[in-house]
Amino acid sequence: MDELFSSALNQSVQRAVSLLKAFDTDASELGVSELARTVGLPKSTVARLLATLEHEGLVERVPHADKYRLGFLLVRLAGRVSHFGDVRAVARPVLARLSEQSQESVHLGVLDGAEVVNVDQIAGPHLIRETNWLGRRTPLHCAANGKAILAFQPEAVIARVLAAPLARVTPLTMTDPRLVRGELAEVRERGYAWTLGEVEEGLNGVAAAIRNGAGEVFAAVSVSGPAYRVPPARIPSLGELVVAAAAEISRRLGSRV
Amino acid sequence: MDELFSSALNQSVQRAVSLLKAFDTDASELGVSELARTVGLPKSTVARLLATLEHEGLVERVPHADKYRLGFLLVRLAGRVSHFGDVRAVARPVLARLSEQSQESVHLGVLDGAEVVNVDQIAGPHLIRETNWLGRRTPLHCAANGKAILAFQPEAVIARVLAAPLARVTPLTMTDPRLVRGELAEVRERGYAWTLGEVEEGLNGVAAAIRNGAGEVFAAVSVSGPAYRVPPARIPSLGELVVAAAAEISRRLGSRV
DNA sequence: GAACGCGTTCCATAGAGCGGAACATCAGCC
DNA sequence: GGCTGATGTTCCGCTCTATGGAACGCGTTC
Repeated sequence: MDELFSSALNQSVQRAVSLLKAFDTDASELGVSELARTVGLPKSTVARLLATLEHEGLVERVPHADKYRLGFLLVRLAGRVSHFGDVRAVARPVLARLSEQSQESVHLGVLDGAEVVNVDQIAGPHLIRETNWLGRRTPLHCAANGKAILAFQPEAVIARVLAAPLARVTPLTMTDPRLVRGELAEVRERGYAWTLGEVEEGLNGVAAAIRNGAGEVFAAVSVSGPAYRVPPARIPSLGELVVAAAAEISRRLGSRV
Repeated sequence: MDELFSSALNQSVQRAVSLLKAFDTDASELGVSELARTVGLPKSTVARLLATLEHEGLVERVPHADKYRLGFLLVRLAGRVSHFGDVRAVARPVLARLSEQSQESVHLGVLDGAEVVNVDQIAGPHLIRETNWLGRRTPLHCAANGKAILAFQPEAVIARVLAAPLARVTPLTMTDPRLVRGELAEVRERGYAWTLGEVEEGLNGVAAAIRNGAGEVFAAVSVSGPAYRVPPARIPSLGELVVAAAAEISRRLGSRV
């Protein structure tokens, strides 16, 4: 067990959280037995944990069904996740406009260590259910957001990121640091980054870097969609859109470059 | 204790959730001792629960400080709160535009029983920290959102809501059903509702009803702000904005009225 | 240097949490 | 209508998890 203190972590709380995580699927309503199978616990244990989570507001019963779904306390607490809160608030209207213009999903990613954290997401207008990237971390070397951010980091940062083994997330992911370096140079030249099935097969995207008040690149805004709606031929025009959106967000954050 | 089963609720999980709830303040970064005082538990118990929550991603350590804050798993799971998810996704670009136009906070509320649940919120551009309404429920008879929704409910629903004792949330809250009925008639006439310090002292707001594909009113969009920025004189012009926004959202949801 | 408050760590103990078993209900099939 | 399988609910004996008091090191303030 991963012990942070000499005393173990709290098993009951871990189990309860694993139940919450079990709802992180497209099937957002789950029954007791299904949850028991998913998390590998007896039904009575799951039932008791669900009763507690329901009482506290983290899950709720689906009306007229013997199923549960995530509760509204999560939305409330998520509103208090203050990390990146300011940039999210500032960016949100621009993201909304970008979603309208591009007619695709739009994301805001922020540099966090050697990864990008997706801190906001506006779904496209299409009916096909999309991946929920909120809260997920993606590596810098293959996500459009990540490449847009990495390209404008100090050389020491780029070297450190590329010195580590680069994960092959899909068969199309570049893992040769020299190839990644070459693409980062092209990103700086074009002003935007792109990904073609490198993070998720069949998913393409374009991103541009966002600067803070000191002019440093710390975030990126991106547009993404399935390859049949976002083919390579569409990258340049989407590139212009994301560059304009990123510039607007940067300006609002006080950047003068 | 509120026991749903003969077996009690899980104390450890309740304690862990009470810690999460303790972060639901304007002071979003808290230390072990402060949290121990807030929730009334020994520091060692709090430390161990925090370690578990951190390990699972529900809280995180603030870099270079001995404090904790809410973690990003909350954002991720909140994105999975599917109840009202579709209307949130549809409404969000319109809310963003409305926030730009009004330069105030904007909210999306949905009818849930005899209350309104605030399911989305876009903060205004001002620096003053605003109340986090996300996930909170407000009574129908005094919130702008609530009045906008209630005014267009079937008479049986209105009668049932007004038959119950109306809570006096602030000294300005109307609690006489006849006065509320009169104002609902005026809401139908004007097309928008308003609140003047009835939900929170010094807070004013305007709201308009949203219809679903069947033409039924089930939600509302509102603008709100402190009384000195949203004085009564400004209600009509903000009314026009929210009516237009609500109509746009209704149209996107398939309403033909 | 002393006092104070912080976060961390340890460990003996008690009762909270566990999970197996049994039960009632419901839907589907024959 | 009867049977089967899966569901969610409830109970209770048992054990080991979770608890909290005490001690400690560290940083800050006076």
